[in-house]
Amino acid sequence: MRYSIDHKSPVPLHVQAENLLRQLITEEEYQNGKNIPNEVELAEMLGISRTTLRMAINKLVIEGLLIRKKRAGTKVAPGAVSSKSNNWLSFSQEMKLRGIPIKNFELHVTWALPEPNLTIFFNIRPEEPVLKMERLRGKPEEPFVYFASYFHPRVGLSLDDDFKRPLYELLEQEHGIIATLSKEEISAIGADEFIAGKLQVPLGSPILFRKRFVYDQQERPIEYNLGYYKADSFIYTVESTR
Amino acid sequence: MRYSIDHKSPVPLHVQAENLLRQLITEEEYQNGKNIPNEVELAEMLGISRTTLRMAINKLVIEGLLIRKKRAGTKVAPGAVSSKSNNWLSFSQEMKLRGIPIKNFELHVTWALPEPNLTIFFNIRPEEPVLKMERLRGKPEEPFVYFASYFHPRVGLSLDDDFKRPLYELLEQEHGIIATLSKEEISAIGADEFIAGKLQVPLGSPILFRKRFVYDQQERPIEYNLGYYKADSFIYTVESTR
DNA sequence: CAAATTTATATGTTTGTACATATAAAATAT
DNA sequence: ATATTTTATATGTACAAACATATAAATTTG
Repeated sequence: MRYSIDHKSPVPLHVQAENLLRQLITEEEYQNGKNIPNEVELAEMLGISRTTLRMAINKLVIEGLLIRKKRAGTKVAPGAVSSKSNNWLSFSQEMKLRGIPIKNFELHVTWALPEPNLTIFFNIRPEEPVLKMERLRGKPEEPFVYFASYFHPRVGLSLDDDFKRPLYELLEQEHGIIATLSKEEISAIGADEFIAGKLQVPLGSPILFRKRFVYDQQERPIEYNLGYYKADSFIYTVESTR
Repeated sequence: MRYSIDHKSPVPLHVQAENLLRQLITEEEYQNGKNIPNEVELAEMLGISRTTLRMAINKLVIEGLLIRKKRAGTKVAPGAVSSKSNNWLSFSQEMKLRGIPIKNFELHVTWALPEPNLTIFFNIRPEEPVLKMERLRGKPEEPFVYFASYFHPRVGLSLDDDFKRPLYELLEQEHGIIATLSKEEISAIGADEFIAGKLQVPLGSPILFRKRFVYDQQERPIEYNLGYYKADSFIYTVESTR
């Protein structure tokens, strides 16, 4: 694998460095606890200053992917790959990582009129239709999650899009939309009739319910997502520092 | 209010600046959307370089407390105060913020022998007792959460401590332990007999279950916390950027 | 008056340089 | 052999100085 930085690219050097680091740390030796090259070396390898490199490393440290220790060097955090970045994996990627094969039970895409709270979040008129995507997914034997997603008209999604591709890849590569910020609300609820039917559980069974508000780089809303997870089928992990 | 930086203090200047900024942005005018002073000015006011100031601002931007815009300046994010720092409020502080008065139904502290998974997390011998704290809390009319906390012997907590004080304040001020990192796992479960009894709900009712692993600055484990929240009594919010 | 252009000003990026500090490892003293 | 001290090496902090870039506001042009 080649690591190189393009000084003529419009992408800031520290961002390029950040991306290279993300790749670098997926390599087996670093996953197994080997220190990554020290800052002075790395900076020289990449042809950037130590300060610029440090901006990149800092970001990964804050995300909890790297751990720095004076004199001991910098290494990949044990059990990385998970943590914060987890939030940003699409469902299928997430499951792949956990070694769970996924079956799609239902995939349904339509145009729908936004409910009141959605018109507020998206800041659109109630008559303006939005694309609604519903999905029922799970293990080969049984579905364990039902999703409903609504996309802002600005995103430019239509029924012609290939919704079998990973969602954030689709948004990024086909529509130039980069999901940057997500706010999520997680709670436990009892299954209502609709959800109980979808997930094939008794009425009132415990369900992990997740609302997800997704924004782009300009903090404009792009997706509103509701996820209903069968109890114990899903554990949400959060890591935070202060 | 005075803003000043002590160049002779062992606390890094960018950390001091960060703290001052946290104070600064609580002021009403900034909460109402007024720009904070521009970087060059601020740096001069504080007597530090722009680079150093920027380290401080960066952190708050990443936390989502500040929003920077070229030419437009830097201002407090609408609806700040919440976000990430939320995770770090103790339960009572959290509820106060939401305007909910809290009643303590039970508070029970004992020494207990650690279960197998706890000996692994704490890295202690099975015979070494740990302090266990149980709490049943909620609204004046009804309890809605049951906590069980276990503390590493290193923390130095004992039955003599005043557990009515906010927990992280107690750890910090009385035992010099600064909780820095927390890893949490959130899932939905059905109430078992014990929990159903505590929270006064039917067996199998939906419960939001949170495991919390808390570490100090050296990433040493200090607390293992289990929280059982009655459905709908609690919403967990997470904000993340990439 | 409205549209296009310029300009001023804020943040954004990058470098080079210097010294501080924690600590693993080596050297030394007990 | 063990305890102590030193040293080398990594990250940590901090500054000054440029130049890049986005954009609100002012200016010019049609």
